[in-house]
Amino acid sequence: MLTAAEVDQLHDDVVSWFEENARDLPWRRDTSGWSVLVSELMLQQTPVVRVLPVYAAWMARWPTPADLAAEPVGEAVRAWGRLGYPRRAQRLHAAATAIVTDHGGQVPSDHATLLTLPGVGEYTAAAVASFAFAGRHAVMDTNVRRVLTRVVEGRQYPAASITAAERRLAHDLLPHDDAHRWAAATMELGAVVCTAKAPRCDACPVRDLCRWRALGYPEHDGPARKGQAWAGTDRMVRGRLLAVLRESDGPVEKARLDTAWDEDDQRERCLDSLLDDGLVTLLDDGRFAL
DNA sequence: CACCCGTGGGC
DNA sequence: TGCCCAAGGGT
Repeated sequence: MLTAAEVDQLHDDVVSWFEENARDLPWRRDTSGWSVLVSELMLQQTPVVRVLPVYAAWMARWPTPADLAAEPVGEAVRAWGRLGYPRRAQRLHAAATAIVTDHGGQVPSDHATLLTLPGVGEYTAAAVASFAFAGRHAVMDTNVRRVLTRVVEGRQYPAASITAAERRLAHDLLPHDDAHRWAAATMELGAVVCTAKAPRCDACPVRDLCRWRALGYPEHDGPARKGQAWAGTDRMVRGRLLAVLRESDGPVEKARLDTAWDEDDQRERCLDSLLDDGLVTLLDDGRFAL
């Protein structure tokens, strides 16, 4: 465990490094609740570079939650483009609607209230409360979890899911002042220096405090972490079906969707699931639309 | 808690 | 070339 002095050193080193090295990202310029909420939903499991252009177009078209809520959810799914996990677009639209109907059109600043919004879980609520409203929360995304696991615990990777011990550690490490800067700084450190695969320890501001480094970089032991199956999965087929609808200007015939995948059973099952999820709509004339 | 949900780039 | 990974959430 780190001493109090080492914790202070950790805070100072990481925050100072961040102030010198922070990337200039649009959601760090516009830190309104809506800007941060949109960016956080888009960044869930999607890299920054792919989010940038979609975020810019999105904010230009829908500068407020009310602007988005006024349009059909299908427009949100279409504008989501190829970011992946299109249910996030659906949830963002639902969140905008809830913000308008239940919160006077203003993104809530309170963590517990943020948690009630569709698509907003523990991490995103903490991130919005911190980055848009300077709140004090343990912000635990994949980057922060990896940084703390390495620096403090001396292991290469965190557990598959967040543990109680991890929450306690993150909370114990929260600075009393400007915790939101610590949150942003640790995320940035994990994103650009303490990366999963090839960490740039030579550029790390806390290499001298890092327990993982002191131990000689022991590799992850225990069962291999589960990979995400992809080829031939329903996710891939759903993605192909949605791509057809996205690339079309308007509704499409069933025959068009049938070209997306040649196994009838799986294709029909996936189309049904997309209809169930509300990501695809069946029109009265038998055609399909977003 | 395990599993499912898209997409594309890097090595 | 496959495999890993990316500012997670919902069930």
